[in-house]
Amino acid sequence: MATTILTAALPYANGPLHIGHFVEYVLCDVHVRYLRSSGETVQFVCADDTHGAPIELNALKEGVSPETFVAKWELAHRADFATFDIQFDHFGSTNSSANKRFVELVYERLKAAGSIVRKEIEQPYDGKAQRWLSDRFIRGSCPNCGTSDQYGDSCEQCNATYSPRELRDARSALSGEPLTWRKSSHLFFALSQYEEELRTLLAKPEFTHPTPAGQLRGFFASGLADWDITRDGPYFGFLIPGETDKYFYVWLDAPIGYIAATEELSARTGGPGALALWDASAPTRVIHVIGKDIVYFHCLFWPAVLRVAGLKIPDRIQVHGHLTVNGAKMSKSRGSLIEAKHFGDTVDPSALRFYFASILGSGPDDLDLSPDEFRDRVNAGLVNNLLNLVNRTLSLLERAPLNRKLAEPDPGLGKSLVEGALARSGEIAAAYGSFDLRGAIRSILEVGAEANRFLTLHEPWKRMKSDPEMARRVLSEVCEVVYLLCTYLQPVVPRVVARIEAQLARSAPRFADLPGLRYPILARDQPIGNAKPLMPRLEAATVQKLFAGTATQPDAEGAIDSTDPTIAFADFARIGLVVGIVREVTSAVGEPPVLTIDLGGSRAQRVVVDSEIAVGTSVVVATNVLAQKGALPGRVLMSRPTGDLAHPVSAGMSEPGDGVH
RNA sequence: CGCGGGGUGGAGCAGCCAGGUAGCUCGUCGGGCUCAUAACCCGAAGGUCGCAGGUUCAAAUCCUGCCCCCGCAACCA
Repeated sequence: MATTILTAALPYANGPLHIGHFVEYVLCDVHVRYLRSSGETVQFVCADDTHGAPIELNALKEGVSPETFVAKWELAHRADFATFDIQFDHFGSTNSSANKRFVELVYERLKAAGSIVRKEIEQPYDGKAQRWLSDRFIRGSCPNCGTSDQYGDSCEQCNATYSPRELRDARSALSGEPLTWRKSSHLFFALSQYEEELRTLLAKPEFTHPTPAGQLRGFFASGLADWDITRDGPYFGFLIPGETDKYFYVWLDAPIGYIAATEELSARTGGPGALALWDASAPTRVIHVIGKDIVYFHCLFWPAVLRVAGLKIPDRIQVHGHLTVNGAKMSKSRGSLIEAKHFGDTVDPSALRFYFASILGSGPDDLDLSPDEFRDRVNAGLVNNLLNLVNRTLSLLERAPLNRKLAEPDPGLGKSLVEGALARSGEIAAAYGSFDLRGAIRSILEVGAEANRFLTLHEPWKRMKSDPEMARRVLSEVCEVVYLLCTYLQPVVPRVVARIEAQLARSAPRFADLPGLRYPILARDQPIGNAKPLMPRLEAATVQKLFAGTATQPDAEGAIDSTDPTIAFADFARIGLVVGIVREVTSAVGEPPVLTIDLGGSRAQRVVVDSEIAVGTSVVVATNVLAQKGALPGRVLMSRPTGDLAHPVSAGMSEPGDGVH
C-alpha cells in the first residue's frame, strides 16, 4: 500500500508553543492515528523552522549563537508535543545537514530547468545596524491615513497596503535610523512560468478547500510575480552555492524541511529514502496540514517548486482556521495568549484534544476557546456522556454478585444496540478521513447517548438483587458498546482509551477490523478488570486558572457603558493620552471634519470629530485606541478646551507630545 | 469598487450547492431515576433564519441591493 506522508506546519524556533499551535497538531495527530487504525502506512513528520532574520536577531540579543538559540526552543517544543500526545514519527530541524542537501538539490534542479532568474533590486538598508530590512523591520506613518508606527507593508488602522517606499518617515525598527536604499543582486524563482499549472491545480476540489482556493484566485488576477528566494547576510540560513554572502530565504528551505524529515526518518528506520518517496512518479500520498495564514506558500510557491524539481506535488493541502480566545485573536500584547505548557500543567491534555476535536470541521473557519465552552463540551460530552457510561457500567459489573464476569450473548436483548453502534463506524471513519473531527465526535456522542438510554430502560441496578443474571446480561451488552467506543475515541484521546482498555481487560479493535465484526464482538468468557473514574470533571476554578490573565471579551451590547459609574483603574490606565495641537482642519460638505493633529516629534495623526475645532487649539488625544471597523479612519478625541468636558488643556502650559496623567 | 468568510431560538453550530414540515450541543424550566464523576433518562418553553426587494404554487435555501462582523493581502515567520 502506498505510504501517506502527513506533515504539520513547522513551528518557528523563536519562542514557546501556544495552544493555537495545537489546533493543528491535534488535527494531524488524530488523523494519523485514525489512518494507522485503518491499516494505512503513514509517516507523520514535522520539524522546527530555524532560519530567518528574527531568529538571527534574537540570538544576537541573547548573546548566543543561532544554533544554541534554536536548540533551546526545539527542546521546549518537543516537551510540549509529548505533553499533548502528539506522536510524530520524526521531528527534525530545518537546520540539518539533510535539509541543506535537499535545499541545494532542489536549487540545482530549479536552475537546470531555467526557473532561476537574477534581478538587480533595491532594498531598504539600515546603515547603522548594517542590516537589510524586511518590511517587518520598517516602521513609519501610513501614506494613506497618516497613522504612525506602522509596518512597512500595511496599515493596521486603515488597511491600506503599500511598499516601504511610500511609507512616510520610514525608519528602521532596529536602530531608528531613516531608511537608505541599496542595490543587491537577487535570485528569483520564476513563478510566473507556472501560472497556468497552478490555476489548474487550485481548481481541483481535492487539492484544497474552495475557500483558500478562492482567495488565491485574487493573486492570479494581477498576475503572479516571481518569487525572491534570496536574502543578503547577515542571515541565519543556508548559503546559496556560487554566491557571496547570500542565503536562501527561509520560506524556500522550510518546506523542504518536510522532505528532509522523511529522509531522516528513513535513515533511522531503514525506509526507502526521501527521493524515492517524493519522486514525482512515486505512489506516495502527500498531505500538508497548515493554518490559513500560510496558504500562499503551500498552494503557490511550494507546488511550483516541487513540480520544477521533479518532485511529488502534494495531493492535499488541508487548511484549518485560527484559534481565538474569548472571541478575539490571541495576542501576546493583549494577554490572551495561553502557552501550551501552562495548559498542559493545569488540566489533563486529553481535555484539550477532545475539545479541539469536538469543534474542528474540515473547513478553514476559526475556532474559539472560552472557559465556559471548554468546560461544557469536555464535561458534557467526554466525561458525563462517554466516560461516565463506562464507569457506571463497569462499576456495577465488578461488584457482587456479578463479580466482573460477563454473561453469554443475548441477541434478543442487545443485538440491535450493538449493531446500531457498529453501524456508525462508516460515518465516523468517513468523518475522521476527511478531517471532520467535529462530525466524528458528534456521531460518537450519539452512540454513547444510545447506550445510556439502554441502561435507563433496563435498570440493571434494580435487578442486582432480584435477577442478577438479567443485570449481568444488560451490562454485558453495554460492554460491547464500550469496547467499540474505544476504537472510535482512540484517535482523539488515546491516553484515556488506554485506561478504558485496562479496565475492560481487552485491547480495542482497530478501524480496519470493524467491517469484519459481527455481534457479539466481545469474548464473553474473559472477565473485566477493575472500574475506576477515568477523568475528573473540569472544575470552574481550574478552568479559570487556564485563562488567568486573558482578557474576557466584552459582551456584544451594554458591556461598554460610558455611563458606568466605575471602571477598573487598570482599564483607564491602558489608554495612552497625549497632548496635541490642531494643525489643519479639512471638511467636505456632508462629511465630518478631519483634524490633523501634531503630537510632538514627527508624529501626526488624523482624527475625525463631530464638530469643528479651530487650528491651534490644544487637545487631548487617545493614541492607542483603534477605530471601529467600518468607521472613518482616525482615533478618538478625548477632550477639547472649549467643550463641556472636564479638563481643558491650556495652550502654553503643555507641549505637543506631553503625556496626560 | 483589493480578496475571502460569516450574520439561523440566551450561547455555539448544522441545514443553503441539488427550494417544499427549522435540526444539533450547551444553557433555562418541569418531571423521572438514584448504578455512576450532582452524572443518566423523559418532556417543555424559546427562532418573522441580518435588512429590503425580486423569482416561484412554495425561499433559511435561488437572484439583486444594502447594513453589520471577522479574516487574509506574496519581500514577518
